[in-house]
Amino acid sequence: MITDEVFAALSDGTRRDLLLELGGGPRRAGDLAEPFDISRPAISRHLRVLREAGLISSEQRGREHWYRLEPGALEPASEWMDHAAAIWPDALSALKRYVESSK
Amino acid sequence: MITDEVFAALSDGTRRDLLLELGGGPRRAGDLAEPFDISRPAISRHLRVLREAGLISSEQRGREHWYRLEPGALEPASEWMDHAAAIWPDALSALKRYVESSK
DNA sequence: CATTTATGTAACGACTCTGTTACATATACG
DNA sequence: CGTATATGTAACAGAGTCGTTACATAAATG
Repeated sequence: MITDEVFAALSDGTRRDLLLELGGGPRRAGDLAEPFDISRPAISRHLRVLREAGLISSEQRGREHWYRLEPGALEPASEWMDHAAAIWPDALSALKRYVESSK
Repeated sequence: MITDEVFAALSDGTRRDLLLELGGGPRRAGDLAEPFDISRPAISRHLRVLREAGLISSEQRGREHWYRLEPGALEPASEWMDHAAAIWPDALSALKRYVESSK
């Protein structure tokens, strides 16, 4: 399922940071890799994972590859999270139930 | 990082379904496993992954193990998603930019 | 053209995940 | 008590992940 791959892509901090960086607009592969301590090929692989999850796309301009966030790609996962958050107990309501039950 | 494990836990459809089922309230391990086509030990392993990610907790009552959603556990991931969604381009604004640029 | 620059890919090793079956354990039942 | 029930764990195979270094390719540059 697509959602599987999106969440899997988000499960790595490096990839999440790449996405946030791309939130500032399209970036070149090299510029994306530069701030990280791991090798450039490793970043290239992370970018591929993000691309295969549909979260980003790339376009080659000359010898540079520009990456950008893919519009709407976060939505299925985002909707699942919203749905889950709606059914999820929060600390406050849990506390409330505890107070109620101990009356 | 905790967020890594939460998103990784969410990257499996079976585990997402287990969480939604637990949204209806605490459930026994066996009852949780029953609807799935995979073996019970496999479900037990999924429950362990969810527990280690902090998303659920379990309590033993007699020979039964009851699982429940852990209050607030979804929040860090949920906040990351909200943050990302805020910087994310959607299809409509992308279309708008396209229309603007082609004037 | 020869060389530098910007990237992706291949191959490898060390783990990690997911499902299976077999087994261990503890509690309930008659 | 001896047995059935409810679960977790161990061991294993097959597939995937993540980082590294070495290499391939294509576009710019002087």
